[in-house]
Amino acid sequence: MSAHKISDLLNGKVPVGETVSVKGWVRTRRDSKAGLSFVQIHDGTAFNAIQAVVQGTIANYEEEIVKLSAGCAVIVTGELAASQGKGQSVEIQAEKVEVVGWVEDPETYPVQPKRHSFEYLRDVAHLRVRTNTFGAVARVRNCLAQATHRYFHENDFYWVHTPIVTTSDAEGAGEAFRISTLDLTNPPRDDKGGIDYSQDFFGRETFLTVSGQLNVESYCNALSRVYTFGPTFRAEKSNTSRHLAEFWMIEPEIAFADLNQDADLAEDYLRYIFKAVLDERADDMAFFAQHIQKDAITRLEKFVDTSFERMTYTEAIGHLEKIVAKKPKKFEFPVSWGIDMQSEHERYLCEELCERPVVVMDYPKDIKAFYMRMNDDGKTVAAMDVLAPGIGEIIGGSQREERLDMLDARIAEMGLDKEEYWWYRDLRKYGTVPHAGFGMGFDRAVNYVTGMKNIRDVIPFPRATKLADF
RNA sequence: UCCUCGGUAGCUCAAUGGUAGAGCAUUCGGCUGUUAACCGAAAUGUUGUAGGUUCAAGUCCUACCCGAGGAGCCA
Repeated sequence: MSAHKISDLLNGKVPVGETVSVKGWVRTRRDSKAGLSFVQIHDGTAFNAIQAVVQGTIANYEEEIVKLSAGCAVIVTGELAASQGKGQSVEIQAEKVEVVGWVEDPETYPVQPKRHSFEYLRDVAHLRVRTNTFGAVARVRNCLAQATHRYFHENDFYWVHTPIVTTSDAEGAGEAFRISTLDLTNPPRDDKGGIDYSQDFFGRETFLTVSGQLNVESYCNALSRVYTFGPTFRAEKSNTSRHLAEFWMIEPEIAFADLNQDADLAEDYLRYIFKAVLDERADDMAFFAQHIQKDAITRLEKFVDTSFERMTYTEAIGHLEKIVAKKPKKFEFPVSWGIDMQSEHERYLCEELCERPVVVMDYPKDIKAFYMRMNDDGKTVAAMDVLAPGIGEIIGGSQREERLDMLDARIAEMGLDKEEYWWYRDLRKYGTVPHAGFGMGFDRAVNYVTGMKNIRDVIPFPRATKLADF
């Protein structure tokens, strides 16, 4: 007999009275000296575990059942029955319990049926997914990823696999990791004594990608609607709860579109994937609402039902200046038009002023990247940030500069080398069109949905400075 | 990288410069269709590392390592 999913048993998809079999891991065991034991078993298909009632009369009761501890792997076969106890509607009256894998030293098994700190669990990342919290995070993360592909597929986007290995980090998105097969202890030298990368694997300097955007623009200018979804690498030594050195980013890019359509897309997309979580992972979300963040569900529901607040950068600065006039000590950093807003400013906008995600548009050109489209005022560019309460910047996007002369002017202004961007500039020479896109930090989205505070706890095996275990 | 706080039993945490403690987990016993059960008992320590001050350091000082929160960078 093939095994049943525990989720099917708990959801009533299998009628009471049927003989069932589950394969999973023991969460807890409670004995009754009346001669029976209760064993909670989980298999990852649902948040809840199912209770197996094991009578003392079965063959291996004294030998094995009473020795089961958290983490043991078992196959339980028996009749699905209405529960006599409180706390669950159905349970399995076990007729046979096969122990597949023991926990060799229960005393030091790292995951105990009790509350552990997330910091501690990070040190046992290979086992932490067995806990309620990390199992729920893994299911919600998967749900968001599946919903992402479904959303873009349903809206005629093509998923483009942009390269992981890139030849330039000149985009300015951040510090890049160098990749090389040269002998680090004795690298080949060129005439000037520098390292001779022409002898390296790719015949030139190469790095891990910091963004797929430039590449995906190429596909956008032929396929109209495209997106990337893959790992992204930044070598900044950030030490915060919202940065990783290896993270997953989603970057849609749409042709014949301006910044407003870009913002519409961001909003529509986020609403879609959040609704998917509410629909498909109600069990896990109930847990997050109960133990991690009280308003986890109501906040998402509100998000799905209402539109984002939208304002221009200039308006945002106006709001901040009003606050400074009223309460001069509110912010640590000064506010004036032209500043790159500090975290405290962004938090005020989305957490206090609007109490929901805010789209800020049209930033001063001096604080934004070269490829963003110059507005008619000559002072601002068509850039947007989506700021989420508790997370900060969850999305950053822009309309791209499609006019070659303007693009060249910006490249020069920022001291970049035109030749490095020859193929990117080609896109402006051959059938150029207005287009726009954004990048969303996928892991930050998982943080936002689950209410988990640290980004290291929503990715299976986090990589950050001084952190590459497992 | 900077600022602040922290590191004590397997885990979560106590301990005026003066004998190293509790809860949970584990083991044993009791009780019970139990619900991270309950009652009783046992076992559990190089107090992050290396120095220093002191009659005496978990506690004070210095350096380093690791973690958390905040900042910067950003997604």
